[in-house]
Amino acid sequence: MKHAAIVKRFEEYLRERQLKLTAQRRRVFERSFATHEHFTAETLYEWLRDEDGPPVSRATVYRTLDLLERGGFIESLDIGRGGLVYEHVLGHRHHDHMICLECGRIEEFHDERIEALQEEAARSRGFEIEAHVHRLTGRCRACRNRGASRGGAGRGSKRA
Amino acid sequence: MKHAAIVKRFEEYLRERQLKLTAQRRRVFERSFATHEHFTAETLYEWLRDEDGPPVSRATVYRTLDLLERGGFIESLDIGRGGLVYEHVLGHRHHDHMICLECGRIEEFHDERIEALQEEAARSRGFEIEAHVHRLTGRCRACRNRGASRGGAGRGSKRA
DNA sequence: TTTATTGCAAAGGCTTTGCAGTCGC
DNA sequence: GCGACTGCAAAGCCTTTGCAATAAA
Repeated sequence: MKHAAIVKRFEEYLRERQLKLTAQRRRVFERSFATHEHFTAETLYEWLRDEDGPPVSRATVYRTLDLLERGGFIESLDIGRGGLVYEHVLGHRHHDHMICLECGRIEEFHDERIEALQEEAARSRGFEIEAHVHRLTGRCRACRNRGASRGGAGRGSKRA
Repeated sequence: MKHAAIVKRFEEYLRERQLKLTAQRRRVFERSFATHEHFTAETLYEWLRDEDGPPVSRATVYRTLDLLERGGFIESLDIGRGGLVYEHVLGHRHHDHMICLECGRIEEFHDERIEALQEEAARSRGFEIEAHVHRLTGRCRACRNRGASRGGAGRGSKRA
């Protein structure tokens, strides 16, 4: 999906529910789509603070991220123990994540067969899936190579 | 594994690292194994407060839960958005979870094929899995039958 | 006795919220 | 002009921590 189309969708989304398109919302929206990394609310706040444009308070960042998530423009990923990161979603295919505990890197993966099996597991129990999280935590290739040992410059999530 | 054996293991665990077996630790330990439900730190604290025995402060509950997790006696499950629940683990097989957003019920499931595929996905990327979370959120059979509609007495997790 | 442990209350990290001023529509 | 939005600072929620008293070993 082209960026222009996504923007249009966002504007419609707001209009439909009589929400206003403020400079702040525009900045949060644009910045979220300008990165392909995963980011936290705090990080996004800092980006906006340090780049040019109308100021955006932390409160507004949180409120807008929430809005964007409800609207299906971005998705939040629970990094474990109260850590949330976001990623924009339009134009992406569904995927799951592998998180390196040493360097914090997040890799995406997707396996149709796993999706099918999980669907089957749910169906057999009469469970209706609304969403799912499939998250592997451990060490990425780079970190395993770098220090075949332990320790590291890790961001130090406690465990998994 | 019989309870007596688990207790023994706990005592050994403490002894090995010169930790002390206090009445508080014993209570937290015993209470954790006395339930087959998933519980939060707060819930466990309340159970201990309301049942007979030496008082256990919230701080000690947290500290001991942490200790038990490190020791591999219990496991924590991230319910999403900063919610942690625990379950004892000895004598259990690994399993994943389906969480009903309406009634809060947590069902366990396990599929060896999914485990194998996830292992394969990791291996192909050079990723070493230390732990994983596979959590489906949605509506359980009972809730779907009860109110074919929406709404409900849900504990109201925001979304998934 | 020695060292780990407890409880308390304060501090933390992150997110949400009440309110009054402001701005899109 | 009206109703939604923003920023601020305070409040919340859950968890951790420093410290002095306490209790295992």
